[in-house]
Amino acid sequence: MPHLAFPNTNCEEFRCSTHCSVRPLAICGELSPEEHQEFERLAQHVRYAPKEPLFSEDEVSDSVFSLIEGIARLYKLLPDGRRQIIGFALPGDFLGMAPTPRYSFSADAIGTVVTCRFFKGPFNRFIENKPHMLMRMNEFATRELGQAQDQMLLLGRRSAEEKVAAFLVSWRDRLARVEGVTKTVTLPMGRQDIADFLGLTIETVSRTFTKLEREKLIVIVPDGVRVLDPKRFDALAAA
Amino acid sequence: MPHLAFPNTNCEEFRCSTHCSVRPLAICGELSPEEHQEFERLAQHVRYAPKEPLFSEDEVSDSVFSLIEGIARLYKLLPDGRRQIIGFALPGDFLGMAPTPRYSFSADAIGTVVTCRFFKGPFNRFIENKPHMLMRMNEFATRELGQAQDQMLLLGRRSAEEKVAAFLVSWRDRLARVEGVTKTVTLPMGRQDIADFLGLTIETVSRTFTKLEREKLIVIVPDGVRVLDPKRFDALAAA
DNA sequence: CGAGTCCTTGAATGTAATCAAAGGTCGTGG
DNA sequence: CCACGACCTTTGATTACATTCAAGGACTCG
Repeated sequence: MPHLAFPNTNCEEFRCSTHCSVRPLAICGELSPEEHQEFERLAQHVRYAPKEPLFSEDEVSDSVFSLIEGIARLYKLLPDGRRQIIGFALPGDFLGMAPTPRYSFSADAIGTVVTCRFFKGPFNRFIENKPHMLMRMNEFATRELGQAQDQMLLLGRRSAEEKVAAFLVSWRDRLARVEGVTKTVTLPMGRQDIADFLGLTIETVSRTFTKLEREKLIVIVPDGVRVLDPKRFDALAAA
Repeated sequence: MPHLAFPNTNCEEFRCSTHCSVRPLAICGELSPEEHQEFERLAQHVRYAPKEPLFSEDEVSDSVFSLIEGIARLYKLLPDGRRQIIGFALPGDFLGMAPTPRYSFSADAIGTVVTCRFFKGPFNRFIENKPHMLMRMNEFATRELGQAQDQMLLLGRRSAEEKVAAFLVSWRDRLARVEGVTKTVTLPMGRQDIADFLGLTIETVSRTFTKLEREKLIVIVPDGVRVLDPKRFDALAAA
């Protein structure tokens, strides 16, 4: 038996049908039972340790991924090492589409991550005669594009304080889709990641958190923040 | 006979088949002759005067557009009037897809613009059983997303000088797709548009152009610039 | 308990923004 | 044809916000 990248690939506990609580949110969420069974046979379930890369910019892109568990950071680097995080991927997100034959950005696990991995060849053959699947991919791409455009507005035209507030609000709302609504917003990524997402330095992010706390808008707790005044907070984020 | 938004809608000189030099680049570029004929019957050809809006953010989005002639600016506004241009659309570009039932940004003509306009209902019925068309839309969305991600890197992590240089290089390359390669890069948009695209002020853009000219990298000419030292210039843009 | 990592705070610096004004260009009408 | 006005761009002086440089504090894990 050949060695597999992840030995549990065929283990029952990793089959989407039994395991995948995020399936309704995922790319495969609207497949019929039969289609889904076929789709599953194309999937490799892969687990990544914290900080482990899923793929890297400029690598030949042979696979696409559906994120099942955990959170990934997606980023681009300049030659001198400056980094821009272009997004955080949550369970249900679909990764790896690129306008060229190589990945246009890098992705790595923040905590532990589990993905469904699909090789592009079989994946493309599967979708090419399934209009509803193609339409779902269009929805996903359009939603991501909308997020990217919001982020351009944030990066180009908002102050540090507005950036941090808008980030916390949109992160809280995205988490709500997978975890449900909570008072406390958990932040699995570090300050440096937030800084690289918002186009700031780590010091400015830290100072801004402190400032928002002094202004009684949030309380900083381990691994996150609690929002004290959602009304005033949303207003600052929308500003 | 009912009044039409554009009286020449059915005029021969505006039919895509005879008029559309950019068709190979456009969303409809790979339709068979029969399909294209059907597609054309759904299209309204519309002309816009300089500065005229194609559509506005938050408006109910009933149409999508294929840009045939001219250049459009796409932008988002903050409540206080700060503006971020999220892109410039060229002939062949496809506009108006949104993650919600309303447009997520505004678009208006820079010079004179001509579009193919499609109402969403008929458009969606046309594409829903045409996998190759859906795949083409995916390509378009993926390409746009890639551009948006490049722009995030630019907005978040590049200096004013790098922003301007990178903008000129990518604009030159995009123009080459529709106009062919030239020494002079024409800039149909004004300095304020460039500033709002790069997340700068008009003064900083102006100063940076002047600086690049002093450094003998470009010459500023009416409605554009000439690149003097493409090698050094590309290096600065990539930096 | 100590090493390492991450986060916070302080002081000085620098890049781009803001405020202000002059210079160009274009189109219109005298 | 020139003069005027509107609009856009350039340049200069000052300010402000975020960065950089530096150091101390907190938490985790072996």
